[in-house]
Amino acid sequence: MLHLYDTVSRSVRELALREPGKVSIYLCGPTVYGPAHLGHGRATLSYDILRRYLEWTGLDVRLVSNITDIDDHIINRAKREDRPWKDITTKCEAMWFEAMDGINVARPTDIPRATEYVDEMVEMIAELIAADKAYTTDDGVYFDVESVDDYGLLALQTLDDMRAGGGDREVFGADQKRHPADFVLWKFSKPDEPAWPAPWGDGRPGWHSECVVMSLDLLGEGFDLHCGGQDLRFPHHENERAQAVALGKTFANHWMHHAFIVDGEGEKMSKSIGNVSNLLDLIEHYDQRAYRLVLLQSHYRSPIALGQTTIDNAVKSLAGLDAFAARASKVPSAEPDQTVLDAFRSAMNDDLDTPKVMALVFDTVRSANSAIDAGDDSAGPLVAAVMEICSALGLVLAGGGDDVPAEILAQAAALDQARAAKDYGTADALRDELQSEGWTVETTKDGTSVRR
RNA sequence: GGCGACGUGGCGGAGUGGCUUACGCAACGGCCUGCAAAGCCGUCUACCCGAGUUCGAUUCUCGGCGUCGCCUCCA
Repeated sequence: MLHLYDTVSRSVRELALREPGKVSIYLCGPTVYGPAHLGHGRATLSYDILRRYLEWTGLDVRLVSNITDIDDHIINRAKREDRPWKDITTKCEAMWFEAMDGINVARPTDIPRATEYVDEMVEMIAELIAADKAYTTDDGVYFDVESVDDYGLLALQTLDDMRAGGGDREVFGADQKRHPADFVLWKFSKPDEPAWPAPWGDGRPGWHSECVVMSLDLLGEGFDLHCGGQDLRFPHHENERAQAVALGKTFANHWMHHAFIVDGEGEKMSKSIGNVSNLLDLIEHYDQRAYRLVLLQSHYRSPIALGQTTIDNAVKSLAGLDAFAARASKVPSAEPDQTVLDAFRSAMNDDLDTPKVMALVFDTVRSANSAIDAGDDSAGPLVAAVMEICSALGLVLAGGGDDVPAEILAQAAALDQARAAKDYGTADALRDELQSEGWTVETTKDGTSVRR
């Protein structure tokens, strides 16, 4: 079974399942007010890899990931551009999923939107007020963090330490808050802002309330895993949990946080190809699998530098894997090598050790290539194991093959005829022609193969 | 100032108290090839600095230097 680092216990521990055979996961999704950036890519790819792996092991995965479609960022942009906020959210959401499709991230099983849950949030806030865990000020309703004993669990810091360490930071709305860390559950709206009715005044829900309400509604108490970026650990996740705890509910059983993308020092990807912090740009300019491969070759808890050379290297590496897939497609199919699959499983179960998995994949590719060269029967199971692992990780290898147009195949055949006739001038000319049209040409003793 | 994490070869990035010093990309040599490509074999560079613990540290401890994240709405 999968062992994962748990932020709260600060250790790698088994991901205990509430229900055998089923995994319930909540992932904080995007606020749709702009294009998806590289950081979003890391988040979604990391959990896509997790999700696919869990499914590969035979588990039934329920992955809930929300869309925050009401938020200050959205309102501000709507004001700035003088257009309806819904126009922004619908367009950005469409772009978001376009980007997700582009990097082969499977859709979550549930995609709740904040605006669909306002009634439930109002109900929850009412309960918090009734329980004296929340209070009203001039500008909204606030949560009383001191009403939760273990507040700071995810911050890995006590409330006192946080306050002591706060330095000279400015505290928003400090004058009416009971504690600087108290956070807003409901914001009263200004006249021209979107508003929903509530007993304590029309307004909109605070960011931290939506994820608790949606996760508990869709997954129920004590769901298995809550994930997100390390920046969400505090205050967002802390505050989600605090609300659940204040209402006497059991929240997530396990917390997973991934590390960030850092700028490759002096790499200046932006100078070379424009704003590559935009995920759609990356997909447009490069093989979309490259980002997934980069992430697979490092650990999800390590910050990684994503620069021009990093992506270039991954693209080249992918070319090698594709070449292998092309060779492999001619190998008679076989059952995957169990030793390799066992090694895959054990690496993944050890806190998603994907770097080890990729080392295993490349090692297996080499063994398989050697076996193919030698005409050895052991090639089949090795090839099958590589394909199985890559597919389990969402890494699609281009085996080439059936989509080559007839005239291209005819050229390849002509090339072979020229070679057979030792007319190398013609052969080379034909090869150059094919290559200039973007085909990868491999001339072997068994004949010429062509692929994209 | 508080908390957390990190500094590995040309680059990315794993890992380990001593063992054949992952893996990918790049470079170099060889095999294969008509020549290439692909593939295979081999080679070259490393563990931020100082002290300590130890028979022995890149790996543990302490200090220093440097980098990053969080400390009220950013994956």
